Amino acid sequence: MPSIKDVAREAKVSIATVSRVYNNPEAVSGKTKERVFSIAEKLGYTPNFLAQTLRKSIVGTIIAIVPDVSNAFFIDMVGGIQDYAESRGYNVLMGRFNLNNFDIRKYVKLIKSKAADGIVMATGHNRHFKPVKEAINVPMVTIEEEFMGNPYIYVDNFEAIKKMVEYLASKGKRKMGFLGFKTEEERFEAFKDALKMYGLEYDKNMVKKGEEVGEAVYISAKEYIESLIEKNKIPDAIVCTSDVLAAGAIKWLIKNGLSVPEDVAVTGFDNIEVAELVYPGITTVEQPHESMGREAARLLINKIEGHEIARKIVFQTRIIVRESA
Amino acid sequence: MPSIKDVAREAKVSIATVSRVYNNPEAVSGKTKERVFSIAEKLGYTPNFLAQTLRKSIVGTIIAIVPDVSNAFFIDMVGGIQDYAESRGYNVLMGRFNLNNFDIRKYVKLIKSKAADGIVMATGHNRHFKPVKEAINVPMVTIEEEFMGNPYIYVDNFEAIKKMVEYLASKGKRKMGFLGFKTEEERFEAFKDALKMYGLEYDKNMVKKGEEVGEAVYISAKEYIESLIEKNKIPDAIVCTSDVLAAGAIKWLIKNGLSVPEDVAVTGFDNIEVAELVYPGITTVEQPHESMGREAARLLINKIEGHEIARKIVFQTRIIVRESA
DNA sequence: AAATTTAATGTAAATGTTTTCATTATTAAA
DNA sequence: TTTAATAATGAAAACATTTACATTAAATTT
Repeated sequence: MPSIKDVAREAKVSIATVSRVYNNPEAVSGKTKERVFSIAEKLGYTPNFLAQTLRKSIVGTIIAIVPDVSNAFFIDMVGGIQDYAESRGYNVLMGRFNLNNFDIRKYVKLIKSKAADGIVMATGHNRHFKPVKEAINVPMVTIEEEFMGNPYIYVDNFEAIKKMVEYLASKGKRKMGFLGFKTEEERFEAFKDALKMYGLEYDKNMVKKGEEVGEAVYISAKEYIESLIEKNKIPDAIVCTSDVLAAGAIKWLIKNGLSVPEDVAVTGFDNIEVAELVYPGITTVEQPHESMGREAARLLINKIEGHEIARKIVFQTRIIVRESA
Repeated sequence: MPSIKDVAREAKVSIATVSRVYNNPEAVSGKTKERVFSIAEKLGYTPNFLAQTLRKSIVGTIIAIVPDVSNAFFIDMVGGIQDYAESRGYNVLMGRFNLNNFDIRKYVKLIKSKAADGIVMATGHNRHFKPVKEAINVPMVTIEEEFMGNPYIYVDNFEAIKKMVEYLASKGKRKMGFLGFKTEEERFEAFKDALKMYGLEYDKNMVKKGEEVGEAVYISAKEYIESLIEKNKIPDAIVCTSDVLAAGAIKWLIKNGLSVPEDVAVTGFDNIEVAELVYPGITTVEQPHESMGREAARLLINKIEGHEIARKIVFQTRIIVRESA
């Protein structure tokens, strides 16, 4: 690989001039510029990223940490992060979160060692991570959870679930069930509050809260539906906290001879491709995943570059009506 | 940020000794080692990645290029790549492919500028990219396509589709349709060959080959089913080249009053979560996406580190039988 | 105790840039 | 023309490491 020295020698100028040709072209005369460019081209010279950034204070790389489960909704989020990062000239390094052995310190180390400038972390709902002293002063933005006082992106879950219950109630549904994960506290509270608000009864038998995101979602929907049938407590509507859960619920309702939405309406959350793909199509809450990713990246990069940034950004959701409810 | 100099000064040793404490600890005496470590800890010192790699020939970063469409199957692949890369101490930089404005040179530049060591590229089927002179000598491994003579990972599509047709024929299906993308030539040829092999008729009316991966898959399945009905050419089985297409086909068959698999059997390809999630569950070809990713990363890293590597690795598939066929 | 071997540490060069400050070449003003 | 101002270039330091080589200290051998 040719270095700046090789180009300088060949073009009979100093390395400073070669550097200027790339970083401050107005400062060098037309003919020198041309000569340097043509020699660089001939030699196949590309400025060395490592040496460049060693001199600067900003690396130009951010880390995006998302769960290792292949949930379509994180892809959109990452897409937004990457899209925006690219527009600001940043690269994105992949980080992975999994419930069993996640250690943020691994990523913090990458920041401290100047392999990257900051972290966007999207790990799911209300995980309540313990603070980590090493992570103090590491530029970080989180999505859907607050962590160590860093800025974060949020979706108004409360409002979303409330609107959904309201919609179901308006369709005459009276006995509603809930299928979600234990960590989705806000959504569950919203569900109970909304029932109260519309004068509907809350039936504990109609609720299932899965332990882990890691567990097979499909199984838990199956178990939930089967337990409802066994207990003969069939709701007339089920509010699910993801489209994947909703799809599973629909599948097992139909398998058990119940019709959707006539016998039981089912609603999802996320509006991922699956919601449109299954039959009946899933009525769901649209989350602007890509925008959330973009916004997180924007906050982070602004922070890295020393600007003042917002403390919290809340996104609104909207209900997408399809056939399942 | 404290540097090696700060640690050296405080520990009353030279920077060489501090460096050795990290890179060649046997060469330094027990008590010096301890002193240096404790001072480093106290100061919060982490060796600077940029300066370190500036001295070495290997950066320790690879680029994974996958399509920007949120297809679950690429997530698994990326998971495999990342998992393996991590086990070898490499970081993974995100690259994105999209049909409209993809330029490999952007990533080649990252290699030439020493921001990364090599590229794993998974872009889909038989894209037949034009060679790019800048990419010569850039360590690269591709998945599901050959590019510029680089090593690549392949799946035996021919065998897979042949087995699927064989399975459908064994179930008494005689009039088979095909739903896939134009670029999936090998699968389509395999389909036609297999029909011939089992003495079945090939009906052009029962085939649809979508133009782009970019177009809405759901729509094309809809149009395909509707065109079949319009032409009154209903196959008794449809071989689809992805689970997403299969799910779409199933949805529109059911919407049009046909039953799956009794009237029309449907098969997919990939075995992503959706295949299990929809009703009826999709009979499909399992592709070992994660292993493919791992293997690609393994080849690439071995290449980067100067080892001899395989020219081509072919993975076998197997059929997963569910309800749709 | 002197000579030899081995262990521990230090010095300085090298990695490839950017940038400040100094110098030289060029153009404009007196 | 000489002087002043400006434009173009170069020298060298700085960024934070690693490592070959040199030196010093400690442990063995004679």
